[in-house]
Amino acid sequence: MTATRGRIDKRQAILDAAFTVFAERGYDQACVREIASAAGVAKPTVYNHLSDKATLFRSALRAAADEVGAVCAAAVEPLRDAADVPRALTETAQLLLAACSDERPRALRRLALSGSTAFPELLDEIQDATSVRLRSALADRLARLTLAGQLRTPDPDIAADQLLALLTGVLESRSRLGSRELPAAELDTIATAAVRTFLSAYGTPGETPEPAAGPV
Amino acid sequence: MTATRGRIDKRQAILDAAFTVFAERGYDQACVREIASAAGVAKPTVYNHLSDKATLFRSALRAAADEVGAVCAAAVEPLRDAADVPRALTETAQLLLAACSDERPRALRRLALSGSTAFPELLDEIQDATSVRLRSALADRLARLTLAGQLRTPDPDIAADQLLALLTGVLESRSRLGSRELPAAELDTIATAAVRTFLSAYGTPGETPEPAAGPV
Amino acid sequence: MTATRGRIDKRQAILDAAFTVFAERGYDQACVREIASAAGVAKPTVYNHLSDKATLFRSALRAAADEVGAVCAAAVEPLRDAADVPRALTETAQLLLAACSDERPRALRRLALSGSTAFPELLDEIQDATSVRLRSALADRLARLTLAGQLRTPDPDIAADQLLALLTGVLESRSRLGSRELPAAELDTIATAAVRTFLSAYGTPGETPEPAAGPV
Amino acid sequence: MTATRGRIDKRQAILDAAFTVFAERGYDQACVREIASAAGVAKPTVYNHLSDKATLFRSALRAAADEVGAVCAAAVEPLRDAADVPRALTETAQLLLAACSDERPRALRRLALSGSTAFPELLDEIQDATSVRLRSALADRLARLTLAGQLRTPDPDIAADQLLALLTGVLESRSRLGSRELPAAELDTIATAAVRTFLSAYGTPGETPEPAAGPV
DNA sequence: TATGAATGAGCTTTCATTCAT
DNA sequence: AATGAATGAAAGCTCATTCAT
Repeated sequence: MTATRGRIDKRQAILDAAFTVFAERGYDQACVREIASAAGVAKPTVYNHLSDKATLFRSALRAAADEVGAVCAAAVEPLRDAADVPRALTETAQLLLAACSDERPRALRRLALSGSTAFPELLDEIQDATSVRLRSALADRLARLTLAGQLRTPDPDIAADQLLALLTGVLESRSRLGSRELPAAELDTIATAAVRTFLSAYGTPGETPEPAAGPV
Repeated sequence: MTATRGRIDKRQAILDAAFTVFAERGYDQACVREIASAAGVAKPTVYNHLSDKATLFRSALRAAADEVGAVCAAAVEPLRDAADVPRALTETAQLLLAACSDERPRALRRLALSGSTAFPELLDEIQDATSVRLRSALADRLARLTLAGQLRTPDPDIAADQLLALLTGVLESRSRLGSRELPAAELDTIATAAVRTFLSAYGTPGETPEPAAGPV
Repeated sequence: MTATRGRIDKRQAILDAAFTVFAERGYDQACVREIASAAGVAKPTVYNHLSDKATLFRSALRAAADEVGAVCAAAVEPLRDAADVPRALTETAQLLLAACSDERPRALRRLALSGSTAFPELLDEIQDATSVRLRSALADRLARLTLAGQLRTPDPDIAADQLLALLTGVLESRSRLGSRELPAAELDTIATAAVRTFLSAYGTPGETPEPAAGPV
Repeated sequence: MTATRGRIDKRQAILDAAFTVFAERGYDQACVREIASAAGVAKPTVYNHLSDKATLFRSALRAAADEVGAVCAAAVEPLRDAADVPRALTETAQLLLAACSDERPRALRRLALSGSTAFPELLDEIQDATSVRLRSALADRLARLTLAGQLRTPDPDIAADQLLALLTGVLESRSRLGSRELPAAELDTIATAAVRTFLSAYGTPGETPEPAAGPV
């Protein structure tokens, strides 16, 4: 049992170290020696657990994608049985922006994208575990709220795409593809603006806000 | 002069070949020999014109960024002195989606992002030449139209960001980070939905559409 | 005793597997893991029984050499107290050619020869157990037959060498160093021709044949 | 021209060094670094000229085989238009034994044999360039001499095989597969005995010797 | 005794880069 | 200016061998 634990621990340590090093250096510049050293094991141990550099890459990214996906999926929970939809939307927006501002998901996107030619199937897997899963969960919530008369999203999939775009798309643009950190205030601005625009399009009449806070 | 032209032509051929090969293989996997061969010159000739592999990469991406930026900037021209704003917005949306669906800008994003750790300043340069330039041009148009009473964008920068996000963000999501081609009809759907949502938030009352085309 | 037998069996299984794998891959390309796997044991078990890869090699080849040597020595038995010398010689010739056409002795030669730089003493040991032993036994028989007036071999050692050369040397030549299988008919041709030539030189007058079967 | 010479010289130097190192260490134990160092070039230069370690091996052995084959073929020249056949045979025998006693052909055989599993086609190529070529040339001479009434070899191919076996086969046996050097006197003994046995079988009546020099 | 796990050493190969022409 | 040839450096991967159970 100790042995098994040791094996599991070591494998996990290798995957963690791999993700860190890959995130720092990129796939090609990352060398297995550095990953092994970061994991505190010898190089062949890495090959014992994960047969290839490519396999190492795929496994590390898959594991990271699962974690990121879980965080993102959790962000739409406030929309479940929400009484105050604008408030719940804002909360979800803030959770998502915070999640996407983290270094891990940004590195994940970067690595998946840059490795997309060498690992064509990996991008899809990661998208499934993160974006698709998130959009699907969000669309479910929007559909429920529409059924409940609290929103008007005739096509919840498009609405979900748009809400996510208003959040992550603007975040990407503002953060210059994630290369600069945004202050919390700016994140809030993005969230507020996204929710306002979203509700302009999909809110029920009573909840639709004016384009700007006050009269221009 | 002929000599100079020959030199210029050769340099341009090298840069073109470099972008192509980098786009196919990524920075590290691309080897100078293949670039030289694609450009029809010998390896040392590449080094004569562009001293480094890194310099070669930077130069090729800068050139591509200028081209992409020009195409994007042209896409907002329909908004200049537009009589029918919804129609002009739709046209701009379609131009932008078409431009972003092309292989070159996608490769440019991928390369800039994956090279962002090794070439930190490059990402910013490219963003300036493409996204920032585009957003700025768009914000200009939105401000003018707001002044003219044809739109209501109290903060044109945010409005521009959101319109772009509704287009490119959704495009990215639907195309799975650009890994699959979208049919023209889906591009039109995205454009239409983006314009509708944008006008819900920022259109003048007479132009604000219903959330969906028909009755809910 | 059961335990001892188990141990012996395991050791034998390892040696057998080792010879097979070495014969297939050569010394260097053969990896201990594959040998262990072919023997049905774990890698460290191999090291428990035979301390080194080199020891493993030597032991496997020695065991094979003993077997091959026994088979070869048995081939000269027809010459013991032979009444019809040509017939006995032919029988011996056929037995030897059959023995040398087998895969095991060929692999043994190949391995001993290729390992001769790394294991200089091994070649001699194997030669002693096979060729030298065979030549010696054959020379003994020839000497006895000469004493009995049935042959004329003033130097039985040379005569033995020549008979063996006429068999195995021609076999090697025809089989291209053992790389191609010879049909049984060709083996018989070789045996017949060898015996005829041998008897031309060393047969008693009554038994000396014409160079060819029929008239020249 | 100097450049071309330099290239040719370097390639030849690499091939020579390769054969030497392969002969010393065997294919697997030989490392490219040592070959490069023996050739006086850097490791990548070896790869520039001969793309693989395998290619390097094949090329080095082919070149050596051509040289060895030429030497062997020259050894049968004394049989061309020979007046004194026994003397010419003896001369050829001595030339062949000397040639086969050299280190190069022995290493060639060893390497070809040990590499026969990894390079199956190579053994045949080498046999063609050496043994087959030699046997063919020898059979030609024997056929001519038989036509001229100076020998009686109804099947010159078999006779050639047997003569070669009486020489190289016995040489191999005596030298323990080439692992020990034979003194010149022993080589002469082998040659004399081989010629005597050969002439017993294939000589014309006037030239057929007694089994041993004198009466027993 | 037998084994899963771990490691130190080493090899082939590739590549960016520089000379010499 | 352009190129064939050469090289220093580095990385992925494998293997024989040893611990700890």
